[in-house]
Amino acid sequence: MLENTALPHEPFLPMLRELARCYQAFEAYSGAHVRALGLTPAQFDIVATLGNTAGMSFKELGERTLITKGTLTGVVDRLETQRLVRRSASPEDGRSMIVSLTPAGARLFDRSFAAHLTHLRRALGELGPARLQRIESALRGLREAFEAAEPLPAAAGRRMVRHTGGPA
Amino acid sequence: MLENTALPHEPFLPMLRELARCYQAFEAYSGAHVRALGLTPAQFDIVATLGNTAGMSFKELGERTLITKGTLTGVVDRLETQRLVRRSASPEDGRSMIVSLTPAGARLFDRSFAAHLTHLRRALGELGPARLQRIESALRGLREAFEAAEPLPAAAGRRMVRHTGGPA
DNA sequence: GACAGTTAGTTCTAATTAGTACTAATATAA
DNA sequence: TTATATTAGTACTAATTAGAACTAACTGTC
Repeated sequence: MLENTALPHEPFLPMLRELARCYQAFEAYSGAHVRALGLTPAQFDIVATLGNTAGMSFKELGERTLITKGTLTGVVDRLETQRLVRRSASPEDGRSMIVSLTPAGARLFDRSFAAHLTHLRRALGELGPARLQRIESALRGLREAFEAAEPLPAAAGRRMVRHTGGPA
Repeated sequence: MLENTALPHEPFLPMLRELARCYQAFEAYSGAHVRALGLTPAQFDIVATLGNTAGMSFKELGERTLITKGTLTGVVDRLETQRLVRRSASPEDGRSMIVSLTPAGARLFDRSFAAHLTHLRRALGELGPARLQRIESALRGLREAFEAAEPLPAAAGRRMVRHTGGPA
């Protein structure tokens, strides 16, 4: 009603709102396609990240997909139930588990990853390299502002977010 | 290992990864402060959106906070249990409920919203208006690319994401 | 008024999320 | 060697998320 005219009109608030809306639009667009493939966004991220690799530890998988280790256990559990990935002991570190695609998982990767890129290209294909660079730079600068300000000692090991993994 | 040199190196993939990392960094930075106030990010969003208003319907609240109606029911339930918000029937529409802050909720808003802006300012205060505008424009263009590509009939009513609400 | 279609909110499920605590294994240092 | 600290992964909780099904109430047209 009052539209809060007495409040401080911080110049960054509209930008933050746009960040949230943009991320949501990406999630909705990407997630709809991924779900149509029969996977959740987090599961797709794992499959895409393991594709064309010999497997990797939970730690590395978590770092690449930005999924925290606690969540990762559950996501890998469900993929393992579907026989798309498998766990094996690391020969180097007794604490570490190697997660890798099964043949069925590799087939799913082959089928779905290229299809997902095509889907993304349908939305982003018109954006030229310079435009993409500008967006990426803007985002990196913003992220660095948050990371530089982070004064919290408990800030380590925080992760989340999805399907930007993928090999490469 | 192979770093997937044979895969299509889509130029937009690094940008999408940066989008995810940036959003995560914002969530981590903002969320840590919000949780220290005793609220979850979604709950804070509701309180911030209701602050300095006479209340609003679930529908409007969902549109402003980007929280879907199904989630909203639960979030409002928890805030109601804490006596921070209350539900009342809409005099205009028998289907509609008005959610508004209780006096305790309004006090919490007064205490926490300004503090949260200060927290955000610590990270973003150095970014000038032109810089903020560039970031916002980049994000808006990207969002519009996703929205324009959305060919899905079931795409209506999709929401999520957090604490960019706030009055104003 | 009746009837069909739409809208607002709730309920339910499966999955993800952050966070914490925990076990086991490794690394470091005394 | 022993003690301490760190690291990898799991287990658990509370909360959020999308999505679908559901009820109740509204809107339109006839």
